[in-house]
Amino acid sequence: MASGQTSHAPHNQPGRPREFDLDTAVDDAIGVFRERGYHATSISDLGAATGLTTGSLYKAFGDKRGVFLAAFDRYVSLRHAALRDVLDSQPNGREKVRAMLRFYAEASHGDEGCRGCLVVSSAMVLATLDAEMAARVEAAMRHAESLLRRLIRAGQGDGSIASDISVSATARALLAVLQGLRVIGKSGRSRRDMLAVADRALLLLG
Amino acid sequence: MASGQTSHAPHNQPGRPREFDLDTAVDDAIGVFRERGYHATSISDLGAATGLTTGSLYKAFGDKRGVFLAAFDRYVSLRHAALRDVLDSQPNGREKVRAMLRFYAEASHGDEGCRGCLVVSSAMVLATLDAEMAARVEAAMRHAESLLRRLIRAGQGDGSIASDISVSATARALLAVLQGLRVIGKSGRSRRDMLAVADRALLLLG
DNA sequence: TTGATTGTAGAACAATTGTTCTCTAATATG
DNA sequence: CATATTAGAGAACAATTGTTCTACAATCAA
Repeated sequence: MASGQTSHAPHNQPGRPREFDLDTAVDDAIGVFRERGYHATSISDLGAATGLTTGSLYKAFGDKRGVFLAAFDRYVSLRHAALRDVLDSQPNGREKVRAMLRFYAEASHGDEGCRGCLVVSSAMVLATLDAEMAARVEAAMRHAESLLRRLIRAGQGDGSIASDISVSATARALLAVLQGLRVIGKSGRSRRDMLAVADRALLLLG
Repeated sequence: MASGQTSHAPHNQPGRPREFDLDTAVDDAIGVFRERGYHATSISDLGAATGLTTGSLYKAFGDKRGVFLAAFDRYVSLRHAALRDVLDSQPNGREKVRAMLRFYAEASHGDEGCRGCLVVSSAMVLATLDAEMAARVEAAMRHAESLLRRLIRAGQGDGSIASDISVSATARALLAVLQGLRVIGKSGRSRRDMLAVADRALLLLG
């Protein structure tokens, strides 16, 4: 196998130890699912991308849907963690909103933009077919929306955002912009154009 | 067959006349493709939805991809025609933009919103896999974007939109909102909320 | 060592996929 | 009428799908 030799250190767990790193495998799966979507991705695609055999995949994830759910969850948590890092370094509410818009714009241009967003594509093709997936998509969206509400309120608190605007309507409008960026970013937009859209969207703050 | 008796009027064309209406069949196909997406829709799904047999489908459309392309094209042209009707009755550029936003908001709530948009879902899952589909998606997006630019310029001409704003950046930001509406509309939003987003998005005009 | 347990490899499997083929029916033209 | 041409119904087909199964390997605990 590509991963090289097996670790011979004790594991304190019964049975043969896993030869591959789970997170790495899930990262590979994220790549295929982003490019091909759920239904166009076959088990052999996943095997080719991860370097694992059918048997290992099924032992580790149960079935194809299990691989996807693991990929989806990891994708969402990685993106949220990266976003949090970006937001933490911003001075006030308005700048946090700007940074969030730019964070999405950065992910929505060029090759990375073409690879697409697992949340948006799942929303479009899995929400109707799989109740559990629909719930996860909705949770991810709700998370982003409530984060936006918090940022807006913070901005109203620190004076960087007008206090007479509707928090919920503004947050929803910003959420639409964010998801829209991922959609139009699928057709190879330039970084400059997407960042311009992000900055323009700040007008929604007041 | 469900379509009833065959028309016995002369057709001035050789061969047995088609027993079903092409546009009706394509409309049915649009319904399945919107709900299930391209890859999760099988020929039998299409047969069930249209009431046609495999043979008839292949005679009429060549293959599954042909059915989808016909559905996509008809979906786009129907939507554009409906949009044009709405825009024509608006007095000025700003109101036309508002009407366009509301047109998308109306399509993005409740059951209709859950059924989704063929352009957006194609953008997310087919753009990477099928060059011709990618081209059609891009054409549809460009069309909407250039329409927005024209509406903005019209508004600047009739005084309803400030003349010092960047037409292209504003049009792109509005396009992002429109596509974003279709994404978040997949998780059952209320009509009121979506219309509020549409109105809020008018802030992008300056 | 022995046994239990878990992972790996890949063959095997049933079901479904998209597509083609065959046969028959319906029309236009001569 | 006969012939050409197209449509309809559905059986047939090869390929692929997701999944399971079997044999073997590697670890822990005793």
